[in-house]
Amino acid sequence: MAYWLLKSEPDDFSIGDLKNKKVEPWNGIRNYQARNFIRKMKPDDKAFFYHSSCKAIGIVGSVRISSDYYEDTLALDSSSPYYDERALIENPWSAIDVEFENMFESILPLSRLKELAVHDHVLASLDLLKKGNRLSVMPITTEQWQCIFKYAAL
DNA sequence: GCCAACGTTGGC
DNA sequence: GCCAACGTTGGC
Repeated sequence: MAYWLLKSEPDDFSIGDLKNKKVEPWNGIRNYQARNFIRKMKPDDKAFFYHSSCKAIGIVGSVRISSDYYEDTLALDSSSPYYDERALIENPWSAIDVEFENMFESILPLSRLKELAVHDHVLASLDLLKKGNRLSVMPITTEQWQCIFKYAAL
């Protein structure tokens, strides 16, 4: 089983939205590196849910990967903001389903993670904290997964 | 709104 | 294949 971190802008899709819906497609990824991580995901993998580009930035809960990856058909829908006219011929994008697992009692803020990382070498190794890392899908090691859960108030 | 950092595009 | 210009991400 592998672990991941998924970023979402909560104005578009939040952990609360997923809690209500139970299972939702994770689609609209238009970055090759992120897509390739999606393609490595397997059912029962786990992922942290991260809120980005908002007031309260940080990790807010976790989800379970609940499908194999499949083609992101939003790329083929000309009315979708995620439409990509090249996807039909040369550029298939991928999506996956995620199932709500849990919401932290309070957000684990990015600022807090940075503070903790000063004295925690496991957190310090997080890709999320590396300068300039903008990937919306990234792998998390087992060690990092457990470490973050330790700091998250459930 | 600003801007650093990275990704993508396209001319050469 | 290089690289400048442009677009996007995302924290602040």
